[in-house]
Amino acid sequence: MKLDKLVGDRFKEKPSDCVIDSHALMLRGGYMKYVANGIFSSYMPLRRITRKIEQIIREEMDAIDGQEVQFPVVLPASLWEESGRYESVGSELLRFEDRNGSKMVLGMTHEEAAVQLVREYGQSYVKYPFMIYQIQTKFRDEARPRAGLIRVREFTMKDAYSFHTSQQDLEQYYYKCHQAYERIFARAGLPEVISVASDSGMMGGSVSHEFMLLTPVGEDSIVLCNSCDYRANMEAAPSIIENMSVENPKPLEKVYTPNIHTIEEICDFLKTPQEQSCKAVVYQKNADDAYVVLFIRGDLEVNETKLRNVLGEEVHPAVITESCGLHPGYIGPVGLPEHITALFDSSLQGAGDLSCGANEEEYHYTGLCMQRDCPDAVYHDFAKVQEGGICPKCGGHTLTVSRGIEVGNIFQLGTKYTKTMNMQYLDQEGKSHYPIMGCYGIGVGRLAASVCEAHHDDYGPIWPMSIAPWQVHLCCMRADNPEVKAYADGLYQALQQAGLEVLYDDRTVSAGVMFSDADLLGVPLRIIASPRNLKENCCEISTRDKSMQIKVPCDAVVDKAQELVQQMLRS
RNA sequence: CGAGGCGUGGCUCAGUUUGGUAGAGCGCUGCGUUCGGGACGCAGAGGCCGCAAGUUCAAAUCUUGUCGCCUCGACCA
Repeated sequence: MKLDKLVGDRFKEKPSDCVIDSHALMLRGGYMKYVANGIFSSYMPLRRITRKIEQIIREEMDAIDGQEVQFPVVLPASLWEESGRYESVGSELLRFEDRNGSKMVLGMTHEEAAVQLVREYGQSYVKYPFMIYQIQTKFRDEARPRAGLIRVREFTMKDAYSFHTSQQDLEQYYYKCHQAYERIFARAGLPEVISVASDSGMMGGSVSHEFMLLTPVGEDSIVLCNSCDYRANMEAAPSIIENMSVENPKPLEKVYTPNIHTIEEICDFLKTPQEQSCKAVVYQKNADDAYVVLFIRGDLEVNETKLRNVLGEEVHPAVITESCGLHPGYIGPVGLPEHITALFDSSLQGAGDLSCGANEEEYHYTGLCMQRDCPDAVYHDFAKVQEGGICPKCGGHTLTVSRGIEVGNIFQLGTKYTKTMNMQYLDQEGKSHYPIMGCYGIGVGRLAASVCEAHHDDYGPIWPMSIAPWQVHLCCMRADNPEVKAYADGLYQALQQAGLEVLYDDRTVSAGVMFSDADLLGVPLRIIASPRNLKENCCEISTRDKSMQIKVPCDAVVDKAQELVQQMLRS
């Protein structure tokens, strides 16, 4: 490619609305152009980068027996009505009507489409397991796009869906996919990406991990333990109350409460002044009658998703009061099974076996709190985890909080979609079952931006050889010098014939302009042909990261370049 | 959706307080001089000052509305 014909301007000034480096550099380098809020077009350099990333993903997905397919971008709403998500998902799902008035949506994720594609195929257990994936455009009408390609509304994503006949099989595959992801990020130049436990959100399911690039500009907060391997998204990482875990640190799920009998004790327990607003949440631990109340400070922004994430799938939390006064009139469980509601009613009347307090206020706190002396009572502090907080896994005061960009995620979905969309198979004994699903996503553009964010200097991106838009950037200094120009032209041809991807700059611009553009394009290997070098019958080869600069005799340049490219591809 | 900020050539911005002929630098076109880290001179092209209504002899500037963008929050497979 000749640089003078490369479409897309490069420029010096940082656009004023850029907040992070990758955004500014990718605009300044002519990688992409703003079209509308959260919507960008890509110029050739970025397209070449994302193409290479896609190819790496493709190879790794194929290596774990993935089959590439393609779903439509535009889907009928009926598919989403089947799964129930047409109602449950918010306005990120773009809904519209076609000319006949049929309701349609733009695909923001493709679980429904995946089930639709394979539900007839997967009618026999012998077909399992299998995984299908696609690399395709998605549209999510995000409330607030930001930070260039990090959070956009239209983006390319690899999304994969696996189908299994047992939880063990899913878990085994999940692990394989986890490893494939590690290879993908390493190959794309981000070996430092880590996986953290995450909140499965609207996807449903229980176990999920996010792959995070730790960087101060990330939008997620990540909790890390210094002394063990505990890592979690802040959203999925409830902190442990100190005085509970000091004596007997245990995994989060098994933190036992001390006896609490009075409002004072509760407030002390929560480290909350009595007058401060509290919330009490009721949930059902098991189907057979283990009820627990959680007291949560009102300023802690607890939502149902977070609760579910901590307490598990089978839990039905409901906020029953918002006032620390907590007098009976405030109690009104919403959406709880009737027999639980009945418990509250009886407790309100001062009856039932939940009582253990003396006065009314105390009664409501402590009665529910004691909940039939259930030994499995679980208490969580939903305060945000802080630096030096207690690790749920090893119990030390070893937690730190970092920021991260989520570049990929994996979910154990379970049967949410196969059940709602009625996909079943017959097992060996002729019995019907719902397949168990996993799903696995990687944002291609976000990954490209993340690589840029992690690997750049003041002058531009430093692309790893594996995803660089070109492998070699050939600069012809003083292209008005016929001798140099003729030599560089020849070298350009020779490098290409040697199978290298070459970007050739033979413009008659000053050295400053030429080098600045080269820096912005971030090609890992640079070859400089100039009158000065030619006089010594050599070329200069340097790396974009400025770690190497050598002079190579003219007749050895192609071989040397080839060798260096191979070397950089391997590392 | 809530709070704050900003809309002036492709980019970065001045001018708005105090209304009076639209400016600078970068970039772009042409000619010339330079030539290994964003060089210089000369000559050019390019703007309904986001849009609409209002106030005024006169609006980039004042008022109201509206649209768009950015930041923080809410939300977020």
